[in-house]
Amino acid sequence: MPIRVRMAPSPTGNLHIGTARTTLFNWLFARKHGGEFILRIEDTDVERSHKHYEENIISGLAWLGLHWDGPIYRQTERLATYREHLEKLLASGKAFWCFHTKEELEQEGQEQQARKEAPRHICNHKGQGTRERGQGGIIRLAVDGNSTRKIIFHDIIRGDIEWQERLLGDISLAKDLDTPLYNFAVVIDDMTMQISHVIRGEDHISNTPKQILIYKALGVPLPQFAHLPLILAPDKSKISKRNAAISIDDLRKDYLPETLLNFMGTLGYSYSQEVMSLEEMAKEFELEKVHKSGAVFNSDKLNWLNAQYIRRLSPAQVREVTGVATLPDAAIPLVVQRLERLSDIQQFNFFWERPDYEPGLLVWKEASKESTAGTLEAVREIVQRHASQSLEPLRKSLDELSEQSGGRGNVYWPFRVALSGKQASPDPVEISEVIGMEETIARIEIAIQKLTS
RNA sequence: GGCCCCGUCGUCUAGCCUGGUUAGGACACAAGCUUUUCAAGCUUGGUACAGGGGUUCAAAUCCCCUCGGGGCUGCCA
Repeated sequence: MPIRVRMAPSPTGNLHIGTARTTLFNWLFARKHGGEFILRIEDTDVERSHKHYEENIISGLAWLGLHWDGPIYRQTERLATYREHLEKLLASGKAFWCFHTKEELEQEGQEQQARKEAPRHICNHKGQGTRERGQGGIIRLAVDGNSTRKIIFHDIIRGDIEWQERLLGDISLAKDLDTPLYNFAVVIDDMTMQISHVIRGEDHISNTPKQILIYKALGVPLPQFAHLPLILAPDKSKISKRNAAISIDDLRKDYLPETLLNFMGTLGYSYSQEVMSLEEMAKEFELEKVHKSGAVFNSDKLNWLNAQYIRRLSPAQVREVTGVATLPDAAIPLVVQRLERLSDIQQFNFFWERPDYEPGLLVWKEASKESTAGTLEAVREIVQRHASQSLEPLRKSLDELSEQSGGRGNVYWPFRVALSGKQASPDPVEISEVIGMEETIARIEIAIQKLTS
């Protein structure tokens, strides 16, 4: 059987890290085995599904470079298929119309809980009703409430998982012939699309036995299952809209796609090296080696990884990803060594614009405004004198001045602040080389003015 | 409450299957070197097998219990 996997997000929210990671693992598995990876939008819930979420998910996945094979499938475009199988199931008596009201269902559930039983609906008039008879109602799969059978399935990551069939109740399939519900639509889709491996989040483990019963009712073979551990929020709870899902949109502002891919790949998996490209991961990837326990999303390592990738960028790429088109080539090595998150580029604004700062920042330790102004005058003269020379003689002269003024801090600190306006920045001599002699002198003069006015 | 899944440094993890390691790595952290600030780099350091019982000459590793965390419990996905 050919390898065919799918990612099936519901467009009820923007793409977040959990969905992206599940997509990555599916992609990796398909690539490793030369199989196909399909993207299917599960939009049967018209109330909660929105086109802009769908677009967000699709564009986010494309940005990450997680490309899918073939067209994008949408469940709302496959209604005829669901209807066909629903009718078949109904005709065979394996499915039936259930006319219990929501209130009745709720009461049943409460009573079961009070009796410390598993809450589920066991319909007491299976097969007795037809659509004409009542208003509303939903279609359910008939499950034996007294069954002593166990449903056992093999999870590639977790091994065998068992469930008591009788605890499942009559599984809801569809609100009506044209409105399928999740478990049913998934099974029909995975079956007709010939999915070989269902690789999804751990939160779907409890749906699996229900889906297995549907497969059996349909009389079709099961795919293989693999349930990935969840990515956890810092408080170890499931990442969701509630605890401010970590959205790819937000992450895009600070991280490179390579970084995110590499990072997500190591959440729940261990590769031979820390820094891995998509292709390198695909080569090593083995579903059996995916971990069982959830992984907390922690941005320390993410930042570090991003720094590794940023350093490999060409000057043109750095300008592109930071959005600073005016960043000079000469500044790139200086910036790249200090940049972890893309949006932090603003800390280096002095490379493309004159800095703004408080005069007091120019004064080093015990020095005074007056002495600092004097030092800067001397620095300006030295800079002017070395107008067309290389860096080393300039540095040497500055060092000599330092000796006279009682330490390098007295010279380099105000010089650096004059050029950068920051308390932390690269070496002033290097900055002056980037911005040029003229600009360097102009900034020194501005600094002197600030000190003397 | 019921069912299911999981449990190695702060975090991501190697090791577990096929018992014998000074329990390894990365990030983060601390200290030192360097030093005009920051970053980078180099050196060094601390921190973990959830707990308790077994089995065994020997247990992170095998078995049981407890505890802890998580997921599901919809006419959502």
